[in-house]
Amino acid sequence: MDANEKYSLQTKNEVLEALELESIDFFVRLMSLLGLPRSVGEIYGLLYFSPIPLTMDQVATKLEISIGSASQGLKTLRSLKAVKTSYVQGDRRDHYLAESEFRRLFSTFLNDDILPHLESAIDRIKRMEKEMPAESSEDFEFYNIRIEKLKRLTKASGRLLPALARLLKL
Amino acid sequence: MDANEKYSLQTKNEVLEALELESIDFFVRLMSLLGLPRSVGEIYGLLYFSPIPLTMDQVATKLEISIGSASQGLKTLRSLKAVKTSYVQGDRRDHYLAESEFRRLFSTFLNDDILPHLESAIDRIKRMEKEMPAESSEDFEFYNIRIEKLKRLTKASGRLLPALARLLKL
DNA sequence: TGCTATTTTCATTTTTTTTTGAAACTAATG
DNA sequence: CATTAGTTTCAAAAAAAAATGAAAATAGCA
Repeated sequence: MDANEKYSLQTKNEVLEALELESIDFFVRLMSLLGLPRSVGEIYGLLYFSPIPLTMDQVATKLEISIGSASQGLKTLRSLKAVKTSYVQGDRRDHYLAESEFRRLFSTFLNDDILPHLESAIDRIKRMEKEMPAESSEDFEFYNIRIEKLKRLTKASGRLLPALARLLKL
Repeated sequence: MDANEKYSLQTKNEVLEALELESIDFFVRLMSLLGLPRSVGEIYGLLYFSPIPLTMDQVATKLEISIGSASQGLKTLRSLKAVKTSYVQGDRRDHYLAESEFRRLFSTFLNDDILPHLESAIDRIKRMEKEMPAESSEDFEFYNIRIEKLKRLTKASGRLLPALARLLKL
C-alpha cells in the first residue's frame, strides 16, 4: 500500500470548500429537526457533496471530530440506510458514500422512529378506555370526547405515514 | 378570597389519576417527537384531561415542577396556541385550558418551526449554485445532480406542508 | 395610589446528551 | 500465526438543554 496515494485526498483538500460547508450546514439543520446529533448531520453533509467515497478517518480529519464520533455517526447513518460502503481496490478500509435518495432515508426514519410511537399510542388509548369513569359520572362525556379525539389523531397519523412516504418519492 | 375554595381542587386530587398519568405520558412522548421539553408535554397532558381549567400553581403542584418551569411551559404552549386562558369569576389568576383541536396546534408548529427552515433552505440552494465549479470541471455533473436533488427535496417539502395541514383536519 | 397576589425573568444548578480518546477488538496481510 | 491497520466500544469529560427558585415586574383591587 502506498502512503502517498492513501492520503492524497486529504492533502488535496486541507480545508472544507464553500460547497461542502453549505451542505454540512444544511444537513446539520435537517438532521437536528429529526432529533439527530450535530456530528451525524456534519458527516452526512460532507459525504453528500463528495464525488468520491471517504474513509472514516478522512471524515474525522476533514470535520475535525474524533474517530469515536465518526464511528458512532457512521453507525447511525448506516442504520438509517443514509450511507453505504463501497469497496475500493487495494484498500482495506471502508469507504463511505452518501445515499442520495432521500426517500430511503426518510422511510427508514418513519418506520423506525415514528411507527413504534404510533403503535404504543394505540395500546395506550385502549388502557385509557378501561380507566374511564362510570357512565353516570358527571365528567363522563368530557373524558369520552377527549379519548375520541386521541383516537382520531392516531388514526389520522396512521394514514399520514404512508401518505408522507408517497409524497417523498421525489 | 377564600383560601379553602382556592385550593379545593388540589385537596380533592392530591395525586394524579390513572387517566391523567396516561395522558401525560402520551403527550410527553408526542411533544418530545416535536422537540419540546418534557415539562411542556406534562403540562399539556395534564390540561388535556382536565374538565376544569387549572391555574399555573395548580399545574406546578400537581406535576411537582417549579413555578418557573410551569410559567415557561405555559408560555411555550400559549405561543403554539395549544392552551387558552379562561376567565373564572372572582379569581384573579389565569386559568388554563387545553386547546383540544390538534389541527391548530400542529399548524402553528408547522408554520413557526418548519416553514422558516424551508425558506432558509431555498436561499442556501441559491448560494450553492453560485459556488458550483466551472462547467468544464470533471465533477460538474456530480455537483449538479446533487443540487438538483436538494431542489426536489425542498420542493417536495413545500408541497408537503399544506398537504399535512389538510390531512390533519381531523 | 399603595398594597399584595400573581406571573415572569434569569442566573445558577441539575440533568441529559454528545463528544472524546484510549483500550479492546477484529480482521487482513506478510 | 504474529503483526498491525482499521474499527468499535465505553468510561470520563465537555457541552447543551432543561429545571429551579428567588428577585423583579406586573396587574388587579381596596
